[in-house]
Amino acid sequence: MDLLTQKNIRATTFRKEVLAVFLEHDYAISINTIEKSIGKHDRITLYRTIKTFIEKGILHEVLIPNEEKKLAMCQSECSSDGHQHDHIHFKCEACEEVYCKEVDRVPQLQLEGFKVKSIEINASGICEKCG
Amino acid sequence: MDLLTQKNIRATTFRKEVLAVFLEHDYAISINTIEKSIGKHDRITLYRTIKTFIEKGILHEVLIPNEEKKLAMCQSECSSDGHQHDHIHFKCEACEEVYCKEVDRVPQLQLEGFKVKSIEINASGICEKCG
DNA sequence: ATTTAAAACGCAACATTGTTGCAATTATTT
DNA sequence: AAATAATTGCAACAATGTTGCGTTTTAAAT
Repeated sequence: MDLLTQKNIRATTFRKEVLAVFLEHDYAISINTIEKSIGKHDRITLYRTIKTFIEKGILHEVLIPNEEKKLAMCQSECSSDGHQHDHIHFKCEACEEVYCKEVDRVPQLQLEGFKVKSIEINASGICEKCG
Repeated sequence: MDLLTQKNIRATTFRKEVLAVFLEHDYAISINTIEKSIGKHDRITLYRTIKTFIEKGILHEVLIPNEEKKLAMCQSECSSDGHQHDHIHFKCEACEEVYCKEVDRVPQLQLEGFKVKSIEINASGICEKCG
């Protein structure tokens, strides 16, 4: 049973094609990159596909200040009920790619007077391949 | 000596007006909010002003997945040479505002094989005012 | 296997967000 | 006060994202 059926959405040709692009990359990619990777395509359908994928917990947005919006695949724990990530985003200053890195324990945070429920981390530096 | 002169840019009427909007808020605001706050204005000039402010270390972008881009003021340590933030972004699920919160110590991160140089944190939960 | 109903697609048209070039204006320097 | 350099405002455009609607595809039901 493939990921799409598993997430309760129809496994159409187009969706499988888009998903394949993500599976080919181990880092976050932009909508532009997707558009270049799939052949003939409809921009509107792509936007709708991405929106659906985000809602269903297949993709998540990766936002780094002053950069183009990127997308990456979620872990299996994400669903329409919500995203649940035990990973951080790591931008390599050398190859410029943004990787999702699973971590054993996401650092916790204490804020006087604030009730912290979730935490999202974007780090940068030099990645494994470039280091 | 005002902030603009301090950062080596001309203290024009327009820039002072934009800066005033940020000083009125203790949370991150969208370009839309700025546009509504300043009276007569030119969209293009506003975009250029924001770009300059970011370059000069006066503002920084605050990006939360699936949300409108927001901007907030930097601490004094930021300059054209780079941004240096000892704070995190906190989105309140109740009032929906995003606050920049200074922290004593930004949590550190170990990543096998990766050289972590900087780290940026977006947390969410309930803020002081709503808690 | 065929029918049927729901979901997804593709097109057109549009809304929003952000950029570039250039002439006119404003702020600083001499 | 004049000269110089930075900033502004306009027009035009580029990029990004959305909505409505008729057609096609998918999955389920006969």
